[in-house]
Amino acid sequence: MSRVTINDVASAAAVSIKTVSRVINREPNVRPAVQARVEAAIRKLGYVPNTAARSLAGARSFVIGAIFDNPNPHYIIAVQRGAMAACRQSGYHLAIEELDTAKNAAAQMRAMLATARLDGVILSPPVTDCAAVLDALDAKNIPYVRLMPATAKGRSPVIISDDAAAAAEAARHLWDFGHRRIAVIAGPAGHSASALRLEGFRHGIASAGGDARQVRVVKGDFTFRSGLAAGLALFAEKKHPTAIFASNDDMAAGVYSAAAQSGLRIPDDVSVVGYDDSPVAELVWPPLTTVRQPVAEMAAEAARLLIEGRGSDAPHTFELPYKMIMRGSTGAEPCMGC
Amino acid sequence: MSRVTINDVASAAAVSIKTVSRVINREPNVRPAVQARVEAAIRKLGYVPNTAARSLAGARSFVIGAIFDNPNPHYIIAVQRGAMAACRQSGYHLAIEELDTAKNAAAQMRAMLATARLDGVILSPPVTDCAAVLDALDAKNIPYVRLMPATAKGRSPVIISDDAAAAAEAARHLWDFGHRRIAVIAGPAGHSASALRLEGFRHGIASAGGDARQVRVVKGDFTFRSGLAAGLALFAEKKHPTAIFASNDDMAAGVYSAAAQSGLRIPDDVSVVGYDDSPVAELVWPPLTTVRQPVAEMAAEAARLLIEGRGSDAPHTFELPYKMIMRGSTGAEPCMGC
DNA sequence: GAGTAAATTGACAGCGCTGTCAATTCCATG
DNA sequence: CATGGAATTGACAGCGCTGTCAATTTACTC
Repeated sequence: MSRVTINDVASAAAVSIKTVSRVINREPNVRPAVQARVEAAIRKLGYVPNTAARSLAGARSFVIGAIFDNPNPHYIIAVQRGAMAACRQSGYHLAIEELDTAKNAAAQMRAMLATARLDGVILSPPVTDCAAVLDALDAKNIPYVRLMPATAKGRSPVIISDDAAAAAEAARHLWDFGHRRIAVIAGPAGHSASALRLEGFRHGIASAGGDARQVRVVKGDFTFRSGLAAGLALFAEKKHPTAIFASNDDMAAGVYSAAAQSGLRIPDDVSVVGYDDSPVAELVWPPLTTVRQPVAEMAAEAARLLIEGRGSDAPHTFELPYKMIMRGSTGAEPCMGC
Repeated sequence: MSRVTINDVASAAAVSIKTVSRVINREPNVRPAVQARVEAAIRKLGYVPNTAARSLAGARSFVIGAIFDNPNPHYIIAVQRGAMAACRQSGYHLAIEELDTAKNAAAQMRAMLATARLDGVILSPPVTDCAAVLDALDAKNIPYVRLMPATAKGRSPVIISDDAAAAAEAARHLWDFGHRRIAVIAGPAGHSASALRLEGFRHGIASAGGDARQVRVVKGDFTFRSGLAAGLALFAEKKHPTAIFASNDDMAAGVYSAAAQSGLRIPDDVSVVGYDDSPVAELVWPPLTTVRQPVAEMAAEAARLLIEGRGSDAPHTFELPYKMIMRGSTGAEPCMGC
């Protein structure tokens, strides 16, 4: 495999191995000319540093961890993709770890940390708000970045996307189409996104000139089935809503099913907006208008912070832009003009 | 972190570090008494070998790779879970790599292999049948195990589950419920599982005493939408099928939608069987009767083979049992007895 | 009990790289 | 041109572990 070592590069460039090391690690105090010579040798020989040797000799492990306790494969994969892309660029590796927040998360973290030496850790919801996990990390002095935390935001660098603003935009989108009888299918109380999206939506209605109190709210739990049930209940009313904002795509898919069963067409009779831009959004017909949270990009940013940030411990907040994805499930209010 | 080194263990057990090394690596020629002494010291000190040092000194990297080119997050996660569990037990790590089979897979593999030193690789469909990838691996002499390959099965150890037998069982299940007008929604031609499941199903009907040629086959492509379309087409016929076998759960979910739109109840009017036991199977109502391919277990077995198998290169086939999951979407043929 | 083969154990040299610290070179001044 | 301090560079000692090979102990044989 990697037959070429730092020694080969050093002799090819006529410098000491330490200088090659400096170039590899972007350390200061290398003259541009020398640096160029070394880089040329590296390229010519196809040299790739040996990670094992680097981490044995140095303090870094070149591995960052991503801890999950999320049942949503789509979300996990997105985080992995993003984090992995960032890692790959810097020669790092991503270690995936699963945690069950329900049972003694602290012990699980400790066990994990005892085995794997991690240069940093990415935490996604709901672990991102698990104090025991943060404590364990702090105890071992391992840097971490959290994705979409709801609590203790000052405790670490944090990556967010503005769910509330996105929901508000969804509200205005529906409002502008003329919808006035609007319902929200909220997420479970435990999930911080639920409140953010609901409040954001209400705020959007209000800022568009409507009355947020008029917005009908039905509870769901982020599952297809709860969306179906909510939809069925809503459509059973004589003056059913003409637009529904489901707090996630799975529930929106449930609404599709409810609409079909109730003889309602989307978007002719009802408009539907989801959230997450999960795969189901493109599988249903018509394709679902939804909001995309840049999960992969957020994870990539987190990884970058961990990889580069060694030292700049200043807790900081990074916000990445959400994006409304307009597809075919929203349209003008049916009686517009009647 | 791991302050305890092999030296500490060696002096605690009053042996040389080499003997400790032997115990750690389960090498032969250590007297039971000595081994026990060393193990006690290891436990007492909480010693965890330093992976970087091990791989620098030895030939192993303690990393096995899993290569994906599969759009299905649920499947990927299952493979990861299984492989990771097996890795963890042996102190290995799992490196996840994505590949785009469409564009120069060989080059991608080579790039990947240049960077990461892998002790073995797990290949899942469709990469499992990509000759260029296998060639690249062979060239680097890296052992690999393939999951559910359709071709060149003798080329490496192989892990399979009998899709055809499972589909046959699904057929008999439906047959035994009295169904005689049965349809299959097949998968895309390119996917080897498609043929296996279709042929298996036909065989099951034949072996139950039916006529396989009577089975109506509609083409799908494993997406929800194609299942919906197929279902709609099927239900539009005057004598529509009373039972449908969808080659995967996403298409089965599409059938649910089609049934709702056609005013048909499941399982009263139509029985539906899916395949994969994906999350959607439990999200829909009634829960979907389906077949579970033990993906995680298969991946775990593959990882184990790679971790232990160093040397036993004898290509071998390991078959793991599928399982039919009976849920609420299947029932007696509606006119049974009319 | 000597003699020999086999089993067990340890000494030692690195694996490829980084941290430390000393040596060398460079540069601006005086 | 000498001088001092900063910028560059390199020599060297490991990081913690495994492979090699020689030394030691044990197990058997006659």
